[in-house]
Amino acid sequence: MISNGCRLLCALLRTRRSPQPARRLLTAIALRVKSCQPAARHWWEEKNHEDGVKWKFLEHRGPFFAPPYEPLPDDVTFYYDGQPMKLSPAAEEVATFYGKMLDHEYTTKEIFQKNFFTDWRTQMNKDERKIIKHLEKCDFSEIHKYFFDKNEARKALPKEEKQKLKEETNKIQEEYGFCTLDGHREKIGNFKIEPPGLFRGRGDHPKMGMLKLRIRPEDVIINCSSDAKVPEPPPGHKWKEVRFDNTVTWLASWTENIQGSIKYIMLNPSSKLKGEKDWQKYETARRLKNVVDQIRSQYRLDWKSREMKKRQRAVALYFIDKLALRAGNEKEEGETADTVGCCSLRVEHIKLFPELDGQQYVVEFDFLGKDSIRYYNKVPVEKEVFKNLKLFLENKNPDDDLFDRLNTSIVNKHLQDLMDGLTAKVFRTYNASITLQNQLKALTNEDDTVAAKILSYNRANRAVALLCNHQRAPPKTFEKSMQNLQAKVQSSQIYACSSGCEQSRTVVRSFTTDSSISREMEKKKKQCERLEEQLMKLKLQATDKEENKQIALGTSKLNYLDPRITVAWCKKYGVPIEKIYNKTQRDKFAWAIDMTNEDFEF
DNA sequence: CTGTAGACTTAGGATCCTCTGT
DNA sequence: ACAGAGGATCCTAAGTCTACAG
Repeated sequence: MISNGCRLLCALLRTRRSPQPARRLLTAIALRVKSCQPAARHWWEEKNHEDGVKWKFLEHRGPFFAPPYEPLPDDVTFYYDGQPMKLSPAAEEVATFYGKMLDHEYTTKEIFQKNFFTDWRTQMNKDERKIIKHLEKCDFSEIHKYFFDKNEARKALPKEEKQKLKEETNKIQEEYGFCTLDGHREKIGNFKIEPPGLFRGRGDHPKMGMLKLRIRPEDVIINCSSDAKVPEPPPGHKWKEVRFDNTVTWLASWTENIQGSIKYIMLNPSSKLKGEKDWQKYETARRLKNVVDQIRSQYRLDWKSREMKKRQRAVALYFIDKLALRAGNEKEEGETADTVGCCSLRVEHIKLFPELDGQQYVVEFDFLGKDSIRYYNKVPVEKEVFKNLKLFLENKNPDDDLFDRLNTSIVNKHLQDLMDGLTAKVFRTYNASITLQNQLKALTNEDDTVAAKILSYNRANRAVALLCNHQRAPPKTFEKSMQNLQAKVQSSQIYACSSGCEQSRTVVRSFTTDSSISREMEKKKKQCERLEEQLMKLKLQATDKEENKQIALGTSKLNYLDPRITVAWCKKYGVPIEKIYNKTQRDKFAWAIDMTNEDFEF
């Protein structure tokens, strides 16, 4: 109890809150000392559980299952080799998975086709298997058209009908989308079981097109507290297992059939459980800030170590730090797309240039990282690093490991020794956040308009996204919408200009009536200013858009940037938080929005 | 040490929804 | 009122990292 109060008091001192919430906090402390109740308004004012325990009470409705398969109407026909053919329900369902995707690039890929066909055949009955031997002879076009039309029809539904459907989903969300965890009603992140379909791996995935099986209650493990009401399985079904494990955060799990990995139902990022973890992540990154200089000098020394393993570790660490590379766990060959991170880099992924474009010791990186996103970068490095890399490359084949004495667990063990809780990914968090803070300092202009400040923020955000290599496919409509925007800028420019002429003409014309001159002048001047401002805004928008073409800002905003930096910046420069964070983001970062004042330093 | 299961975070694309300009 | 652009949200794949068995 006492430590609980102490913690609150510390929080109070730490955050230097305004008097009003301070009083509230003090009241909370007094209340708690008196009643021994966890009376906090917010989870971030609550006491933590003992080590390893994630909750004391957990109750929920269980997952929401995908609707059962609805057979095709009789007038939708599948043809094999030109002949109409009525498929058994199981085979038909899988055929619809493919038919729906006909206009997707996936279905043009050989691996996708091959995997699909193999798995489809497992769902056919004997007779179907005897007939259907070649995918090229299958005609799914009527199936495709059926689902396309159905989709169009849904879109064209009258408003009231759409409203009705919306209410249905809301009802499901209300019933299945929330749970009770330690007295809080918490939103669940993914309460719907993934429906069956064809596996869509990213990049060159060897398993793309394989059949993702339907999950039944008999496949699902339920997790809740023993004193909670255990969720009812759907009528006529049983759960695989019900367990009461409060050392984990998931509510339900099942094993997926493509990779054999476990999938979980977990809470939404706005929840206490996720929020606390997120907060803790940024606190770890801030601790790294205190020791990062020391760590950097250490790995610089290690570049000259007599031990090869140590040298490799030091160079890898340098990449992880400087370039924000991911750790790079080893992957099972042939099970996933061929992608790498730092420790799994191969000889073929880097090129050394003693001199390039007037710079010395340049390393060219070219590899596919997470989600098969290409990392391409030319980086001038220290001479020692360059020499080491040359050494690591000696007598190796292109597909040999660059760091042959290294893996992620060696790197992370070492990091753990340097700082409690330090792992490779903390460097990404740290470097992302510190970059945002520094960029905001450098780019923000006190007297700028709010719009210009937002542009500065986005630029700072962009610097981080660039560092972390967060990319997106340029929107299909990018060129066109860019042209539209440019056109708008042009016309607005002309308008503003002509309106300026208008202004002087008006002045001349109304020269006779003295009093009206100044009034008209004022009016026109105001109008002109408004137009100028509008034009500025458009130009800013255009710049922002162009610079954002291939860069995704959302990922870093959501996962790497300490929200307290953003909140402090917003407060300091009078930018409404809604201009930077949308509703989802504000929910996720509620703790930071509540506790941060403008003096916060990462 | 090595391999694997498990739990959790991070990620881009798909889809839905809302706002804007016509 | 309507289309369509772009942002918000959903979806689930693909990583990281730890624990544990052998």
